[in-house]
Amino acid sequence: MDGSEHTVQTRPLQAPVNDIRLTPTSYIVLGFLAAMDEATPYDLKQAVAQSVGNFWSVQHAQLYSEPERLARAGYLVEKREQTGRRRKRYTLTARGRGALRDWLGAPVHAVPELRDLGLLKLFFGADPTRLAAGQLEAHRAKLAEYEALAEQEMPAGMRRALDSGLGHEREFVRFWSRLAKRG
Amino acid sequence: MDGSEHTVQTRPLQAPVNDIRLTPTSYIVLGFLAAMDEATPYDLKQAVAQSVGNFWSVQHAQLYSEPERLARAGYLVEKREQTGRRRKRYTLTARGRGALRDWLGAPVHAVPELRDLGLLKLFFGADPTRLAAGQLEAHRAKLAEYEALAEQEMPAGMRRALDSGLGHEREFVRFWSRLAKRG
DNA sequence: CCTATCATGTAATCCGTTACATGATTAT
DNA sequence: ATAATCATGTAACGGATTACATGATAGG
Repeated sequence: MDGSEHTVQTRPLQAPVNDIRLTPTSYIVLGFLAAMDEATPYDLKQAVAQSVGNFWSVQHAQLYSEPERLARAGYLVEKREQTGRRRKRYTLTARGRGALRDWLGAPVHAVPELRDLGLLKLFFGADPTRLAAGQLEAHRAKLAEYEALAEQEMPAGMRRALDSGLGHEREFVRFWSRLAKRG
Repeated sequence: MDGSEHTVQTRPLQAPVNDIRLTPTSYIVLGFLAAMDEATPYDLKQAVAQSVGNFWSVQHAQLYSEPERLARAGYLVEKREQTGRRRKRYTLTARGRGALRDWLGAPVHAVPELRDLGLLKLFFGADPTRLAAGQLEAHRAKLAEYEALAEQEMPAGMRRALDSGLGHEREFVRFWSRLAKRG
């Protein structure tokens, strides 16, 4: 028995804006702002596209809405330019910096799902040889791109992520090569 | 050619329900229904969880809403049991079967994104050694799970997908092992 | 000049997740 | 019997994608 008859949680319709859920997208924004100190959504878009976007892309529209959301919740401050285009520029607050630090320090106990369309088709019985043709080409191209990227200098974290990407692309090439030959 | 000069597409607010976008989730439903002939959302949930869910999971709520959506659009027929629980049972229509066949036959030119939370943290400067500890454990467990699964018999498509999963988990273990030792 | 393309943003839609519920079964 | 778990579904919310727009800039 529950003394209170109201087991139903009646939350305020307008959840307090300072208590939002932080998603990977949130941390991508926080992470870049920590490195760039100040940025417009377009700056973020550029930064993401050239680096982390290789394994975790973000649509540009989200790089407009997400900073707004983070700013409303106190993780960023937004200042609007008064001249010309009146663009929005964002910077981290102490809260934002803290949230990023906490997240970076927390262990990850989950393993990611591959979510590979090619594998999904394989699973449902698609012809392996036919599939392998397209996939091999695509993965070889991606691998080449990574190998070129790897020539350049880059921050340690990005290098590590890139190394992992190289490993997985090589694995993909191995896998689809095998299928291409003997189904 | 369409004689209409109106380049501006004024679509009806209520998009025709027979013209929906098919997502990977849609094909997962179609794919299982092709194999199972007839199924309830719960059947689908079970089937997904034990197989494809290992690399492409689907929330159970979606296995209720997605078949409804597909049925409205003519890819499935829904019949409600008249007895007892009045569960909904779905079967493929010719349209559904055709859509699945087309999808399976179409090449995939995109490569998937890893979207690995561990990599994301690495990218943003998390401590590699600390991260590696948790990740190694998780990936070793997943690898063991796959190796056990691999002992069993299974359809050819699932076997191929599993092989790929094994390769990637081994790659993860290699990668994080290396980081665990010498950052 | 004209027109692509880049830059910058808003609005609408929708899929996917999370939360909420309740009816059957099984175990204790 | 009662609690726990499985089975079965609906509702609400929100993040992400897609579509829509317009202002600047550079190339021809």
